[in-house]
Amino acid sequence: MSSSQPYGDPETRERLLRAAWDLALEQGPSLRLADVAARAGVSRQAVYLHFGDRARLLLALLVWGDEAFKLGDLLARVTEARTGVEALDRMVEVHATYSPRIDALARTLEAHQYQDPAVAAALRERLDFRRTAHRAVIGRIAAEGDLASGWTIDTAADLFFAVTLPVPWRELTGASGWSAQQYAERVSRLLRRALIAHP
Amino acid sequence: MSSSQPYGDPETRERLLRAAWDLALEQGPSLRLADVAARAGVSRQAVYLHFGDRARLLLALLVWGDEAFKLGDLLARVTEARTGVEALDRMVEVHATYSPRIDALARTLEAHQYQDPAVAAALRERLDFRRTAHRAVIGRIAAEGDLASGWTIDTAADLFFAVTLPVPWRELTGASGWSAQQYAERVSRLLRRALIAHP
DNA sequence: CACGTGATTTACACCGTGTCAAGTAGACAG
DNA sequence: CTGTCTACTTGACACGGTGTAAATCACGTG
Repeated sequence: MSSSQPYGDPETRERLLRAAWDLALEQGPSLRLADVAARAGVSRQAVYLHFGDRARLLLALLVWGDEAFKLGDLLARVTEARTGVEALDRMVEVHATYSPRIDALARTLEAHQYQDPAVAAALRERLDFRRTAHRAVIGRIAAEGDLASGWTIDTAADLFFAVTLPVPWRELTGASGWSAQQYAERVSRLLRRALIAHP
Repeated sequence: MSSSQPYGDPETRERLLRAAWDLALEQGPSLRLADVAARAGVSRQAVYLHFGDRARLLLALLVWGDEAFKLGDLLARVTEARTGVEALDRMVEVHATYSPRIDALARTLEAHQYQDPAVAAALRERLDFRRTAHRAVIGRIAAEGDLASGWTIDTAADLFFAVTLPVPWRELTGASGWSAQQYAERVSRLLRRALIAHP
C-alpha cells in the first residue's frame, strides 16, 4: 500500500511516527520496524499497512519532523532579514537550532541512503533545496554589493552550503564541544570574513 | 580469528583486499562479503578466516588504502612547508588529491559505522588523528603570528578540520561539479581570508 | 604411506525485511 | 439481526545477508 494514498486511522499513523521518532532518538540509526510497532502498541504488519516499507516510513518521518519543528517559520525569518548579510547570519542560526532537532533522523537517513535508492533520492532532493536556499542568500548579498571579490555567486553559495552541512555541524558541536551559540557565532564569522566585502 | 594475528596465505589476503577495494569502487557502499569472496576466487568463509568479520575487513582495507596511496608521503609534504600558511594550502591539496581515492571506502565505512561500534570507533579515531594534524598547522600559523584576531588555535583548528571533511568535499566536487584544483583553490581562499591575519 | 596441521569449503542457525492469507472487532446501513 | 466495510491482528513464510560449526582438502614430515 502506498503512502500517497493514506491508509488507516490517522491516530495510529501519528502514534507510529512518534514511536519511530523516539526510537531514532534513543537507539540511533539502527531502527527496527518491530520495535517501532511495539512502541506504538500495534503489530509489525500495521507499519507496512500504513507506510508500505521502511524507506517510506523514514521519508514520512522527515516531513513530519519539518512540520513539528516548524522549519518553514524558521526559514521565513531568513528571508525577512533586512540585509543579505543579516540573512546569512540568520541562516547559520537556523542550522544551529534545527540541526540538533533532526540529527537523529538525519543520521538514520544517511545510514540507509546507500541501501535504498528512494532514500538516496529524497536526501539528494533535500540537499538541492538546501543549496538553493543558500544560493538565494548569497545572491542577495551580491545584489547589495557586499560579495567579496574573487567569488562568483555560485562558488560562494556552494561554499556556504557545504560549510553548514549536517556533518560539519555534528563534528563541531559533538567532538569539538561547541554550543549552538558558539557554532552560530564562529561559523558566521568564518563566512563573513571570507565571503563579505566589508565585514 | 582476529586480524591482529594474521591468518592464512598472505596472497589470498591480498587478493581479498583488492577484490573488496574494487567492489567498493564499483558498487558503492553496499559491500557484500559473498561478492568479495567470489571476486577473489575463494569461498565466502575464507573472508571470515582472514578478517574475522566485516568490520575488521573494512578496517584492514583502510590501512591497506593508506599504504597503497602513500598517505604518509602526502602528509610529509605538509610539515615540510616553509610557512604555516603554506602548510595550510598543502593540507587542503592533500584533501583534494586523497579524498577522491578513498571516497568509495569512506562512504562504505560511514554507512556501516551505525551498525558496527568497532567501525564507529575506528572512524572516530581517524577523525581525531585528522583533527590533530589540522591543529598542528593552525598552531604553526599562530606561532608565526599569522592567525587572524578573534580566533583561538582550537576554534580555528576545529573549523579548518570541519570545513575539509569528506562530506563537504563530496558535495563540492560532486553535486557542485568542482574539479580537484578548484576545490583546493577555493577552500584555501575561504580559509586564508577567514583565519589568516594578512592574507 | 600414514599423519597431522594449516587452509579452505560445505552446511547450518540466526536476524530483520517484506509478503500473503485468514481471521477478528467494531461501526454503520438496511 | 444480518451483512459489510474498515482497521487491524495473527501466524506463517521466503529471502537475503551475516556469522559459526563441522567436515574436507593439500601438503610437508616422520
